[in-house]
Amino acid sequence: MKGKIFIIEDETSIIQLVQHNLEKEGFVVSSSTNGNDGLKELKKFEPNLLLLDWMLPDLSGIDVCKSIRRDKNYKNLPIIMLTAKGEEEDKVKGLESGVDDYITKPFGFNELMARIKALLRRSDPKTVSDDLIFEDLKLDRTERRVFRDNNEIHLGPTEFRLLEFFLLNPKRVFSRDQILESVWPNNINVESRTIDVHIRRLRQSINLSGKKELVRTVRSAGYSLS
Amino acid sequence: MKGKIFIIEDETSIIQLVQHNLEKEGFVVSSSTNGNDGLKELKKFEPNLLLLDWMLPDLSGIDVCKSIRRDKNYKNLPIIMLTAKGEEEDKVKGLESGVDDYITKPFGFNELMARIKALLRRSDPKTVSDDLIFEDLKLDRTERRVFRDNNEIHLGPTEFRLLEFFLLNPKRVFSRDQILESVWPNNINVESRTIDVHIRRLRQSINLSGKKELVRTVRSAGYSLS
DNA sequence: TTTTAATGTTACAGAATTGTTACAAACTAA
DNA sequence: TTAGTTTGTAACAATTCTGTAACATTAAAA
Repeated sequence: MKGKIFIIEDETSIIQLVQHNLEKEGFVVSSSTNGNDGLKELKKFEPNLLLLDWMLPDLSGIDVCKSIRRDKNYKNLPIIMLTAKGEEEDKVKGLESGVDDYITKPFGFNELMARIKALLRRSDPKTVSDDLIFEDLKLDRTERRVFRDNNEIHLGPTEFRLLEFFLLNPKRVFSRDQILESVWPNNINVESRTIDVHIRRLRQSINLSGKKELVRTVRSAGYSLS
Repeated sequence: MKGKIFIIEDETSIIQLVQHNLEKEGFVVSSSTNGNDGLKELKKFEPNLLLLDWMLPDLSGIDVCKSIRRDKNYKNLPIIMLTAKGEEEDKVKGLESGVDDYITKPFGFNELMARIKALLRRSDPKTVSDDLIFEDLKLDRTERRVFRDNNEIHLGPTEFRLLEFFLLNPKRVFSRDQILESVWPNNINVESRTIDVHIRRLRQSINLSGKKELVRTVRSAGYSLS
């Protein structure tokens, strides 16, 4: 899953939660906490989808929405409005101003994800893909397959999760602790050296002969994909 | 069941519900939320059938319908009009403008499906086929028969539903929980290992000697058709 | 250079997952 | 009813995966 998502929402706790989870899914995320800044930054960011709060400090979500629709470059930008309970009666106003979908706070992340996918699939099917790609390496999450240079590669469950993790944040260096927390199931205790062994296994699997090394060791810091 | 269906309807919640279910049935679906856009996109999409809301933000459903009938390429496009309660008295107008059938909101999906099938069968019988096909495997839902390479295969009820489920989402990997939820009747409790046994039975039935394995095991994730 | 710390590599036992079989209970059709 | 199917589960077999220890190699520090 790729694509860019912009958030205009004044509660920073919600932004953080949503942003973190969306990034884990592979989206690029940016945000503003008020309407006027949001309108400006949104045009720089060029998102594939907008999450828009109903109540903002300066403008209302509806004002923002109308303003966006006036710009012909954003006539078709999918917009999901975030509403609190009790604001639901005004849905009609929202639909008239050009909102594509609603979600009522508090919402679960899975519900939000489903609506985002549905909208993106409609507006721009290419962005809805669970494929993670880095150079000639491809990981297909729905089919659970991995390819290097179009040759399928078999990975064990842990190697698969490990590679998935690196692909979600390519080039970034992660410490062994970070890798443990993100790749291993919660509340499990394994030696830090165990990671080294899995890295070795992953390297061995994805390194077709003649192809360059993709997993980089950063001495005394950790590993990264590069 | 195959074929393309276009929806013109301003309530996105209805679109999503209908679209999702139609896609599960094998249709390709596209939609617009207003009449003018709908008329344009419809001609690009070339649907086999149109679901048309009675009340739209810009044009009325009747206007849209008349406009479509004026185009000689769409003289015979089957159109089902979606009406809310209370709009029923005007059915005559609709019939005169060229609508083929009506359904009153709120409607159940089964009712809608039945009317769609009936209309398609009338206008273009080829599109009404309940066959699910994957490579040399064919499942005929109306006759409840399964063929591998044109040889009929006998499956028990559970194996049949299991295969049907995989055929609706070929290649995608499903966890045992997802399979349980989708294939077994609601509120039933069976061991997760039971699935493994049914997978084994299904494999045994559809694997003609010399033919390649179609059910893939993805360790620690589930199974898929591939 | 020597020393020290970090990482690479290998092998292996036990853990976890899946495949296979058999069987009793539930269900169906005649 | 009875004979034949189908279903869920348990038990065991086969396979794959995982974590660790032990030793080898490499890079940095002294």
